[in-house]
Amino acid sequence: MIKKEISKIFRDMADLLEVKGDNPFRIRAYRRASQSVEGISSDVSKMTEKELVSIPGIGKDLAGKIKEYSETGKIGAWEDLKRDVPEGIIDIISIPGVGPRTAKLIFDELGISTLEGLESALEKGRLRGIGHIKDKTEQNILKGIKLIKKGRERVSIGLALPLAEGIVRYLKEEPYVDQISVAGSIRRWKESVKDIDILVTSDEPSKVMHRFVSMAGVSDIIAKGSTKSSVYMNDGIQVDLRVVDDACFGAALQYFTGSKEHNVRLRELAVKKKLKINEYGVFDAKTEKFLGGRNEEDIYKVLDLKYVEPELRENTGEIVASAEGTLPKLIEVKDIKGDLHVHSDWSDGGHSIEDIAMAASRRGYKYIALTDHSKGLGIANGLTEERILAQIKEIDKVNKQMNDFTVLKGLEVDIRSDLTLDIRDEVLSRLDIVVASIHSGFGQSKEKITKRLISAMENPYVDVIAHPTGRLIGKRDAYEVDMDEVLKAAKRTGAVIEINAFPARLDLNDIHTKEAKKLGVKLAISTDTHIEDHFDYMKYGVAVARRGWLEKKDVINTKSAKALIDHLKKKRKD
DNA sequence: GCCGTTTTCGGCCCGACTGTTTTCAGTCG
Repeated sequence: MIKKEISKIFRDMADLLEVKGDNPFRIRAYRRASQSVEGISSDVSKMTEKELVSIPGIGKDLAGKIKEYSETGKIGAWEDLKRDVPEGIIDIISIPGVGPRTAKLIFDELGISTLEGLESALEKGRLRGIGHIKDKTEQNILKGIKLIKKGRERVSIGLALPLAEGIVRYLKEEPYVDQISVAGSIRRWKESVKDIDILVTSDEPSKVMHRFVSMAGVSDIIAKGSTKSSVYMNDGIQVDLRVVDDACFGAALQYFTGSKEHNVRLRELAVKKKLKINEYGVFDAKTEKFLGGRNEEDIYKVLDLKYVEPELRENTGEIVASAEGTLPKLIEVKDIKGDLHVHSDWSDGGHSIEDIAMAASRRGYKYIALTDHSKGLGIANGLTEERILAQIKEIDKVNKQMNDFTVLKGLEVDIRSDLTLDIRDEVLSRLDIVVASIHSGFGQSKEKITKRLISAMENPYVDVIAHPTGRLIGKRDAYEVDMDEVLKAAKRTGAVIEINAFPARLDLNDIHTKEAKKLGVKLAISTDTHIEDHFDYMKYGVAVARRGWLEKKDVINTKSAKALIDHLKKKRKD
């Protein structure tokens, strides 16, 4: 993943430049570029200079550095910089509470440039008295190092959201808590988050603060002020709480929802209009007159912008679209009429066909596609051709008992390492819907894996590609796959790409989803349900779709069962 | 280092909390 490497180099360069005391705006430019590069869906190494420069935050100079890395595997300026400032200092800056100034101080005075070196110096008391460092700072740095060693990884939204909702419920129990909302990257539904942000309005902020820092599960209080507090929870996740007045709830919610880049853009627009935006509202820059902020909409309105949904606030084109009135009408959970990736106890699911169908019907769905594994996945009790035919009969029986609900006959067929499917076409042709996916040979080359997916799509009976990159967030990286080529092939063949809503998968991800839409590829949002509760994961899949700018019409399981079947039949004919 | 219906040069978002230098720098989001 060359773009990840380049993105990291730019980020690291920003850190080292900061330690050097370089121009802060130059540093910001590197950070911005790092983010931009990471967000690109196509292969940076294949892009021309002209294409590179069209990326926001990439100018001539940085385009040159990207080219240099693509061609030589190195960036001269980065190598030079590392000679000036040791790379290990990046680890030191990553300690909470230690920034570039402190890191530089420690390096200049003691020559320390590694975490281990810093820890042993601290234990020997060598930092005491250097610059601003006294005993309290010393303790804080030690605490920070321990925290890093514990591994402050990003937490998946599937873990963070329930935790955040729990804290909201706990705070809400008190009458002095008026309005309350989760903010930050959770409200934007990012697939993984670094911390939890919560916003409260109250007439008695100090009481709120006290209740917050004394809740169960708090391991450490980072800061406790009159309007803002931060704590670490036992599992290492940080939670920030802000209390504001009712009159500025909207402004604060907008501000704390971010992203930072989105907000910076808004404030730049505000400056041009002789306005000032902060977490307390929109103000006239000169007279300081309050112009709005009770509702989030106020902020956008005053800038002549249409309201931007939180999931879109990443400074990836949403502000321009908002100004032009071309924002998408984002898909919602209630638009979903059925789930197209569901397992039963015929393979590795936990319920009978009838029970899982009833569960889906209770949730208001009109259909599910039963997509048990095929025989290639022996460990999951995958179905042989004979069992598939038997299952078809069983589904017919269940459908007769159901009211206003259809179980579609489906299969999650295995794409084998040799490009073939493990179930014969004659059997596939008997099914309503065939979902194909890779469960083996993850280590194959990018070319090979890409070919496997494309050849599966070229089979007339394959309708959907499930979890197309195979990643498990925090556990297993995506296999190497040329997603550009896969999406183009999807467009060409009419195959649908799945957004797997399982919180550990979220695969397709948001960036590729946006790319798929641009190419006109249709998507399905499915939960990969194995037990009934997994149906509740649909919201995470819809969130990915919303972050990918999808509308109802882009997603096939917003159709009625009949319209869906008609849509799928078209591919088989073509 | 990027960027331009005010600019190709001169800008580049804004505020809270901590520790400690009694007026503010450093860090964070």
